[in-house]
Amino acid sequence: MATPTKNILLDEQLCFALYTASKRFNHFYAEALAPFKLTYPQYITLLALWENSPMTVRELGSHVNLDSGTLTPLLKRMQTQGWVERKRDENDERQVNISLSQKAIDTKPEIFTHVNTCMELLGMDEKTYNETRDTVNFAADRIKKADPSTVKFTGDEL
Amino acid sequence: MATPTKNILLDEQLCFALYTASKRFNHFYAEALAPFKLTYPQYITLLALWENSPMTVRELGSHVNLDSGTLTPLLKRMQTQGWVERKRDENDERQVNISLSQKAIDTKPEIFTHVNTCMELLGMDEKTYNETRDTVNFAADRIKKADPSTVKFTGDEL
DNA sequence: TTCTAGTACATTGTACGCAATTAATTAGCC
DNA sequence: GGCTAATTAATTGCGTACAATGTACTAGAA
Repeated sequence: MATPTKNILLDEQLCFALYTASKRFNHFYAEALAPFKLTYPQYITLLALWENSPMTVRELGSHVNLDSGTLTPLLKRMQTQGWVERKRDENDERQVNISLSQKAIDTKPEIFTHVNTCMELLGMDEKTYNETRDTVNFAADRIKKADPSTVKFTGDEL
Repeated sequence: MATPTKNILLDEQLCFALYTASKRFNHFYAEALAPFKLTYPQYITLLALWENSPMTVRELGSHVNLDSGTLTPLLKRMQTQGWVERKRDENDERQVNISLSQKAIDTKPEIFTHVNTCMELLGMDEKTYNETRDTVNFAADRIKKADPSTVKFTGDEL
């Protein structure tokens, strides 16, 4: 007993590194996407749809890892801005099909070109970029498998 | 001209990897911190304060990378829950000093022990963990330096 | 001292993110 | 067919994030 508890320092935490990096990327894309009036979550939604449209809200959500509580209002805003169309499925009225608008199809090359140009500012060569992404994905995979609720906490672990 | 625009696939993006990993860590900590009724941003706020208390809102914000718009309501909630105390500086009334409550000081060992136990679920050895963090921090540093608003966009880059 | 910047925090408005609940619809089972 | 369970979105409520604005206060210049 009385084993000294390992100290936890903010700057040494992987979670904080990811939290910070994610927020900075968010800010980076906010600026890069400003000419198109798109937010980062809206952009990844478009990325998913450019790969596969139409999709139901559920399918879309499984690609971008967002649930309907986030997607429904997000998609309604994107519909207002003219990026997507929402149509309730005629055969199964529980489902809503999300499809790209003509504007989204037409603007894709412009957005890709501009984003690619902005990405060059990072000054990361392709190898470093890919290795970083793979490293992060590896960690994300480990986190996904862990379930802290299985760790019993009695309130007197000390 | 007519150079084919490089394709952008969701699953190949570093930003999406970071975005996903960050959200999963958020969820991981939400479960790990549930016994203490702390959210992840509240936890990193405590981490910062455990290293250095008291701090002004500004100092705290520079450590956790959050501005007053986020911190003020967050700290008020933490005050309500009894984790911190907020006191306006007597010499300079523009400043608000945030200090740890006795509860926060007393509970620190319990939280550290429990969080450390949960972290073991990740199954990452220390070397991998540290290398991953350093890789992410390297990327975060690159992102910080990049400013997409400097990239001119005329609307006809094609 | 009075005027003027500058600083620090609070507030407002917009947009996520997600757990929990609700509503509508479909599908399975007798 | 009629009842029940499961599925799919939408809604609600709470907590971040952050830009932009407002307000109180401080400090430096004239």
